[in-house]
Amino acid sequence: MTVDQIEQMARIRLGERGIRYTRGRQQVMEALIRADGPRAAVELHREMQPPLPLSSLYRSLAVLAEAGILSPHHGAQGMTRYEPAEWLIGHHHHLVCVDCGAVGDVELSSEMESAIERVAVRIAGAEGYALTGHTLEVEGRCRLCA
Amino acid sequence: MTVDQIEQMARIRLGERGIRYTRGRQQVMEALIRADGPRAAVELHREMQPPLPLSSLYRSLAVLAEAGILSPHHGAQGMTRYEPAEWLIGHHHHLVCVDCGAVGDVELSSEMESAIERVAVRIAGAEGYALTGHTLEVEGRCRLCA
DNA sequence: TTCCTTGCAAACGATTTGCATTGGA
DNA sequence: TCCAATGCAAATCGTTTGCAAGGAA
Repeated sequence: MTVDQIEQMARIRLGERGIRYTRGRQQVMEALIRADGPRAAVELHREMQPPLPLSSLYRSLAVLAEAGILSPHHGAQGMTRYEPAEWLIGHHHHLVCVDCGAVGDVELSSEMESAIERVAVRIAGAEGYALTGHTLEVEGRCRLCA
Repeated sequence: MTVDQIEQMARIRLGERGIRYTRGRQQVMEALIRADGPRAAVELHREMQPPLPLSSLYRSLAVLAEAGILSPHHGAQGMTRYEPAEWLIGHHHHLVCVDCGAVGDVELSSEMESAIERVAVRIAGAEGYALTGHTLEVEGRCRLCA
């Protein structure tokens, strides 16, 4: 799945809802599609060229998340990081550095994935929750922090 | 494991480090031990009788976490919720409501647990991380929000 | 034109910190 | 006694919002 293909699907979804795919939103999407994990507004602001104003960044992230195109992830330093939703980039899990807070995506073999899926179904059922998803958060110290 | 037993272990750990187990810290610990999942400073402040000042609450949480007695969990509304560390209350996973942000603890059978443990080891190893832990975050809508 | 979007600045809410006071070993 | 701990108020920091200006259909 290429960056262009993912953008195209996002563009269609926005169109269906009467929401424009503006230059600013496109910049945000492209940065997040290229990233290897969730990114916070402040991180995007720091890495984007030219840097979008923070308020616009936050608004774009909110609009795209509201439309189901981005998924939020609450992490280190109380920052909310976003990444393209799973229907765009596929189901995956997270590898988090307990020291620096970096978050990376990880995909599992289908056997491992279905083992985890079974556990999630069992847990949600036992507590009367309507299951919407699951993520295995693996914590460790990254090479740089170790 | 009773509340008193857990408190006793926490008290010892603090003593080893020359940190006092004051009334305020005791109130925080007892509230968190009795809770069925992580709680944020604001939530504790609202539910404690009498309510500790927020600044003291935040300081107690920071001290206890620094000593390895509490573990932080970054969640909904950008709040950091804390719960007693796993060496005090046992290893477990989280069931999170995607609507209201409520977080509950869940324990797994040892077969399910070891299946997940294997996956975590595999993931960390593949990325060169020094594994420190893992949590399966199961997301859904709770009975109230459904 | 008409409504959506953007940018700046002010407002917010969670969390942190300076400083003088209190309290426990 | 003496330093850790506390409480209040002010400061931070990520994030949200009011409002006037800009842009696309």
